[in-house]
Amino acid sequence: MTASGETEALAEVSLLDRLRLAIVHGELTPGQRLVEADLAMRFNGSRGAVREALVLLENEGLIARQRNRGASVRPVSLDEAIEITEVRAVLEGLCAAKAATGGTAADRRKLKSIATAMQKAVKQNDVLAYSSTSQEAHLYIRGMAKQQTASIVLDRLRYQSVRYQFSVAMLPARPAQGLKEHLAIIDAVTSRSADDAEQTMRAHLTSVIGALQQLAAMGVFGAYVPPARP
Amino acid sequence: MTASGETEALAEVSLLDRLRLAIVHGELTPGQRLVEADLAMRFNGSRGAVREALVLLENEGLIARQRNRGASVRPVSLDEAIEITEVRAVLEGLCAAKAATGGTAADRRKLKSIATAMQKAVKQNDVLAYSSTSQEAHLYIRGMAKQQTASIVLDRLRYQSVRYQFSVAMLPARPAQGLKEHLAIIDAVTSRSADDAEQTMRAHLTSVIGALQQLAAMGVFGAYVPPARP
DNA sequence: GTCAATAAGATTGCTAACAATGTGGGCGGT
DNA sequence: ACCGCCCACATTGTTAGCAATCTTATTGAC
Repeated sequence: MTASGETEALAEVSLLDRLRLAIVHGELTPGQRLVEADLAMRFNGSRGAVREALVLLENEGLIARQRNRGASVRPVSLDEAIEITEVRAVLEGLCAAKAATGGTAADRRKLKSIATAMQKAVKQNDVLAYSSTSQEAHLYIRGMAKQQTASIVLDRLRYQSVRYQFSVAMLPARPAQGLKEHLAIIDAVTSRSADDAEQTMRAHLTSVIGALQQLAAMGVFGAYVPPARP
Repeated sequence: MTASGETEALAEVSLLDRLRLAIVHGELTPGQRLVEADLAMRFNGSRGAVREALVLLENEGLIARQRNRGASVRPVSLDEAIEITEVRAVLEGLCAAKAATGGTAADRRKLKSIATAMQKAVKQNDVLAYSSTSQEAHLYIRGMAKQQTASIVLDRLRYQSVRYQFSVAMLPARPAQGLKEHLAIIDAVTSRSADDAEQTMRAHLTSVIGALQQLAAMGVFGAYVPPARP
């Protein structure tokens, strides 16, 4: 019954998700102040709803809040991204191991089909398709693992490091290297070898850490951080 | 400047922490409804502050909230406790490995002193002292690891399973078994062997999972879950 | 007696106004 | 010109009241 009636019908994504997306997509740049009233206007929700979202985003580490001073987008340092990837390594390792022993035959077939799709994407130099299929593989393995706790933690961690993940995929030699690693993981999981699955998954993410450090050495990370004050 | 002026001075712990403690300590039993107005009275804060705390506690998994229906204390199932321990295993394994390579000589001395204190506690059958020194060991290793991300995640997970942790410590053979495992961990960390540290830490928590299942088989967990309706 | 419709009650979520608090800019002193 | 103080401003945190929504108990039909 509000007056706007525009974003009304498709408002099935929560204000939290939309706000998080705005941050992750860089529409709200690191350091930028987040004024509750403004956000309430922009996403047309109540100020209370905005506060709720801000509380959760602070908890996720995407923004910083100070009492009586408000919230601002928090830049995620490279060190933090590396830490996050280390944590991802052990958690996804756990999931891979459980996926190897727990999945069904249908799961393993599906996983193999993802593998061929990924190979095809790399052969065609389609970075976007590679990126999406590789993500699909990770997610599918997670699903096979039936480990909700790990899954929830991984979801929460993802948002903090998306920006970096994107950069990593852009490194020239990455798709080829990543493909090799992903195929090894899928092989291990479909062979139902828990130890192998864990090891290859961890090796993969260790290699991602290497790529992150490489990017850091190239000085890529000063690029997107404008102090930004209008 | 409120009228009460009683819990005023020592209100250095946040409403969130106090509310969480009330849940974890069982003052608010699983299934019990949490009415915002009542909680605001009880902890004398504003309703907004209570809402903020509830949002975070829902995020931590300690309570469940439904739109327009309010919040209630969420019972944590045994399966969930096992999942949480699996996640703890890999995360604390990571921390142990990093502690082994990253700690200082002083850190290692301190860790050894914790080990002797723990041995003494077990020798004297002091379950409480054993429990607290073992927790100290875990925390100290975490601190040595300098892995904030893992540490934060572990903190968040702890509250969900405290109740079970307590039960585990009460199993008769546990202190002896746990002591052995803890000493092995500390040995590995102080020998600066990352792999050993990770393995022994994971073995320890795997053994905790075993104890949890043992407790489940004994039917311990029906005990504290009264449907509770006045 | 059982079931459905309905009304009453309780609780959340929202709105609007206000109080508390931190920020920045102007003003005067040196 | 530079420094510190003070005040106006912007923003958050709180309060009170209301509307929306869910739950429960009651009533009435079959």
